[in-house]
Amino acid sequence: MTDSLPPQYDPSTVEAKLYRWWLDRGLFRPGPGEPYVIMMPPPNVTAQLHMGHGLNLGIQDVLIRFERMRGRAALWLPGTDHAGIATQNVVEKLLAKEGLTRFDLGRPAFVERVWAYVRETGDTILEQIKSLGASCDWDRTYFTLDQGLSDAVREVFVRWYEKKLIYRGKYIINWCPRCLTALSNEEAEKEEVDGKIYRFRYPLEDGSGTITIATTRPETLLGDTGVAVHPKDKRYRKLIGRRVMLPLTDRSIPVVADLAVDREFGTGAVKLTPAHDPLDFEIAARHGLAAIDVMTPEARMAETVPERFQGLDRFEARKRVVAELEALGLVERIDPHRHAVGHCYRCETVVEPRLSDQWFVKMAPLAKPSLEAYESGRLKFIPERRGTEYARWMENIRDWCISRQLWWGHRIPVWYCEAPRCGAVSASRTDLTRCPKCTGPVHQDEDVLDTWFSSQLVPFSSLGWPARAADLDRFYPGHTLVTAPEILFFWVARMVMSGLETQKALPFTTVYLHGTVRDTLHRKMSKSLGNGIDPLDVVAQYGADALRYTVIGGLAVGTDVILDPADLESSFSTGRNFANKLWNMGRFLLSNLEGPVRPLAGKAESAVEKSELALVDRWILARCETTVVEATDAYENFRLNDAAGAIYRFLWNDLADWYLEAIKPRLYGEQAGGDVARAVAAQVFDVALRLLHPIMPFITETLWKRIPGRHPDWSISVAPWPRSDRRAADPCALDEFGALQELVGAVRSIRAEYNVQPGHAVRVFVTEPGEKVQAAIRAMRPTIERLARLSALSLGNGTGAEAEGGAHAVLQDGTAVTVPLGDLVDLGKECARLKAEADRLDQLVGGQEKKLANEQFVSRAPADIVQKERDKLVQWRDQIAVLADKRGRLGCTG
RNA sequence: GGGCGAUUAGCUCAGCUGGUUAGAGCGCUGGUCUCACAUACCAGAGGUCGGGGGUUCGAGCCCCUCAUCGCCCACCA
Repeated sequence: MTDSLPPQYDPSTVEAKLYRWWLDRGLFRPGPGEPYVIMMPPPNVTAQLHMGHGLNLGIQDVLIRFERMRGRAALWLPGTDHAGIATQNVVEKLLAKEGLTRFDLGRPAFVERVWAYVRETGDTILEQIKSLGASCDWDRTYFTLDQGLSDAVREVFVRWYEKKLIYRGKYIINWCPRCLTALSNEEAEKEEVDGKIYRFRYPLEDGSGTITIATTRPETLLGDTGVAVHPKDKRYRKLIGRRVMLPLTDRSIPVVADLAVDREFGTGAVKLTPAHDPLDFEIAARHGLAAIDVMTPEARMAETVPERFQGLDRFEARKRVVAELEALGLVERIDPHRHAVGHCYRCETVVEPRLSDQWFVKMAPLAKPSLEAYESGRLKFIPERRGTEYARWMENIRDWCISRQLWWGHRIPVWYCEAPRCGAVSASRTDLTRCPKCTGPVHQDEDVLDTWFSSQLVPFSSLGWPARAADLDRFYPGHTLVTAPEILFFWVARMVMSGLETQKALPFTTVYLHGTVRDTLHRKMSKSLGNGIDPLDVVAQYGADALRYTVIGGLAVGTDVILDPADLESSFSTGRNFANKLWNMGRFLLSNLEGPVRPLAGKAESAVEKSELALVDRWILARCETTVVEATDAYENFRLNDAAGAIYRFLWNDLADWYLEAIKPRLYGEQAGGDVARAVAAQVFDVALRLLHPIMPFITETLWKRIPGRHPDWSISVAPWPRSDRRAADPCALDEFGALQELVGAVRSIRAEYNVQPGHAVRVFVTEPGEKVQAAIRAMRPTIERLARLSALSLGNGTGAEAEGGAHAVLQDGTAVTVPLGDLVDLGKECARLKAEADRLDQLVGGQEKKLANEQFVSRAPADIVQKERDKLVQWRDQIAVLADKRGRLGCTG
């Protein structure tokens, strides 16, 4: 068996093949049973896999595999998002290389071009996801532009339109002058920038003076249609109702009074540009002031401004306006000013607030039940604090601008009647060719819907809704949603709203928001910064298991994952080494498990009797039980790093370092009980592999399949989850074996201290052993001798040979350990070592005596705590006494 | 401008409701190619738990405050 397994694990020879095998066996399709559903956040169809995906997908796969093994009908549903702006941008960039724009192609040809691109590259991200081992049900893969999902979009749009939840109107929206489309509030990301605040004087029309306004965007001056002041502002009261000349133009504009003006800010006088500022728009509306749009869609100055400004970029125009005002002596002051400015979340261009006709979803009615779901506890967030963010957003919700001036996406299903007398506006589930009211000719709205309008529906649209579908009945509502906090509002909140509105049920009950993958400077990994780590490189170099172990194991709930792109080795070697360790544990065990292995429990004749178990067997079984309980609890509560840690420690520090080493003589027939050891080892290894499988699916499957007695068709991915067995919990075994470990450790330390040759066996005298040490020696003497490399272990009486020059250690319970090393021992050094140890204990004792002498402590602290502290004091004094005795015998001075 | 989180070993992080001598991985030092594994084994060094104050018999953990970093929200032009 060993011959067929090389000493180093090579994931590349295993993972792809194994993944294929899982798929062929249909193991990722939900079986019978109680459903457990996770909707994968659909990656953009043009996306390339990055570490953020790695983290996100890793977590989901752990959860879905865990529940699958627990017998749930686990469905992890994958798909891709058509990603309106992002995809259109990608294809437009490709066109630009050919010197073309989308307008050169025209809409139908451009859309066809995007489809061609998507058909060609759309599967890339899905294939990349597979290389991570993601156990999705690929048979159900969707794309948000699929017919069924498009039907869902229209169904929801028309329903909401009919319910008056969707409306069209002229409002100030966020406009990206590069993407040439409106953006929602969420898509316009506020960023603090260092700008300037300018104070300009506007002369009164009658020449009797000036009024000074403050602005951060001088170029919008050209679109001013008024100046507003607070009605109670004494400085300006007498100016209300009068008119000022708008500099650089020949227009005069009124001074109005409005409560929305903040007297404290700036000069207390606001210039009103209703077409380019939401507040100005509101104020202007109240006072019947016109709005003048002074910019083109590209944010160049439009024909509505004086000719010399026309065509200038807005920032050029800003300089020009300031310069001209300066020349006119109308600039009072320019001060630095830090403020938040909206940026396009796709291209980071500074967003221009702009007045235009757009479609909106009325959010308040949808938000109400969504907030209620959270407040009643039906919807939970992990970590909890994310819930308050969600609630605050719901409470302050604003209407959602859903129209986008793009060509790629779901076209708004609204048709306008062209008959002059009718002019009906009709929303329809099916394409219209004539007006339903007057049968006149119609044309469809030019805009498409925000991508998130369709992705908010995937929890049910991907299951077949609005058609009647068995999947929908079975898998809606789902359970856990795992995503990055960035899209809490974009996506998560809206899924909740649309789910509650259309399905009358929450799409999921728990939202797990994980952290962000960052570099060592805590910067988000991104292409533009060049600080990314390509997960595919990691998979190729270290294996998917290593990648998964790294991101899962280094991840406390809700915290960021910091990785160093310049040093993959330090990040991923732990996972790779762990896989390799497992591989070699497997090689060792499997080569020793040939032939029948006795069952550990059950009615079979050959079943191992409890009385046959050695101390070390009972110990590893107890540790295994502890690990089952810890890991299961951790998985259940999303503490995946705790699960990973508990399993790692069990496998490496307990099973490999101690148990396997301890049973070697039994396996080799040098000691009795080999068949029991094999039975125990097989059992705990099996259990641990199953516990680890959600995190490291490939290596665990590879090894698990090789355990003798497995049917070749069995897969660990659907093996039953290990059950806790209280009978295996054996505190006595844990204590006694713990004493054994301490004893062995003490001898090893002495050996290292004195540079004893590793091959050289030493004698050891143990005097005044504590109960546990005695029990351990009684039960496991040959094992101790082996692990500590002893030629003999004698229970001495504290006199005679063992008292002569040797190296000494004192265990916690006062057991004295003496290793006679003859000439090797440097007496001075030994005395110093013992003294240092005694001094350390003296300090502890000092503190402890003080603590126990404190009346307050003794009377107020719980009795069991006090007793524990007393025990400690006794123990330490004991150790000190033994140390003193040793030092006396060695003739130490000082 | 509001709200929230973080600050523990050189690095990345654990440390659950306050009560063992504060832990892990990597890195570092010393020793080993011991018949599963040098991607390993054994031993070890390294921390006044960001500063200050407080509550308590007892604080890494609770409270206040300061500092630094980060996140979310926000129509003060």
